[in-house]
Amino acid sequence: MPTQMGFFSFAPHSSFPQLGICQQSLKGFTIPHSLAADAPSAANLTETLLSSAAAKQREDMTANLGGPHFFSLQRSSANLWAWGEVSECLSSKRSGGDDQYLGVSSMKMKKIKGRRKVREPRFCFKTMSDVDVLDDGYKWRKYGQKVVKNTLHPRSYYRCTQDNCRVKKRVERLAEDPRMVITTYEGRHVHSPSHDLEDSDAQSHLNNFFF
DNA sequence: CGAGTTTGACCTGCGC
DNA sequence: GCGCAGGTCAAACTCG
Repeated sequence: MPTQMGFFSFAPHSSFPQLGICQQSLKGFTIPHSLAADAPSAANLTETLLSSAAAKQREDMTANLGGPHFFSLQRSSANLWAWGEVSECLSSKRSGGDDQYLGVSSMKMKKIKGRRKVREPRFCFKTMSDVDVLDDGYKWRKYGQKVVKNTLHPRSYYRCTQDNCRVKKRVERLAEDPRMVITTYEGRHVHSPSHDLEDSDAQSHLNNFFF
């Protein structure tokens, strides 16, 4: 059975105004189980986030809550990047590097001397679930798995199967609590989710969410 | 047979 | 410069 509750954390990135809310308000709020369910619909994804953010804000107003797991996420390697290095991503020059990346194979790319790695915006969230890979509406292909130091569970690497879409995600289980799954998204989808064609409204929501 | 997964090797960035 | 750790590749393999 999946979770009762999850945790969501946004990297401070300028694209978030697409959601109409500031990322600070989203930091650390709890999300209901619907987001982390086996097959969360695209439609309720953003809706859930927004309502949960509001609920979190209300919660913070009335009580000084915030479980230890909030901080544990911020210590994770994925999140360290998200909170500590996004500014670097934002300030990096995007000209040149992208063209190199798109035009050649990754192996050839490695041989381009002095290239600068262009880091995509990332965000991560933590959910309590038995399944590692939550259905977010996109189709992913696993391209690697790695045992990370000081963790009992391997980290899995996935890439969006869509052509020209460079979005990646990492999935790992929390060392302190194996029931918790940390999913880190990197990049921006250039297409719509694969299985929500019947719901165009949901599509637009998700496009905003997975910027 | 094509698509997806596994897994060892390789590459790169970073700290010392 | 060296070693470590994270990230990626790609051949081999599995599965439908």
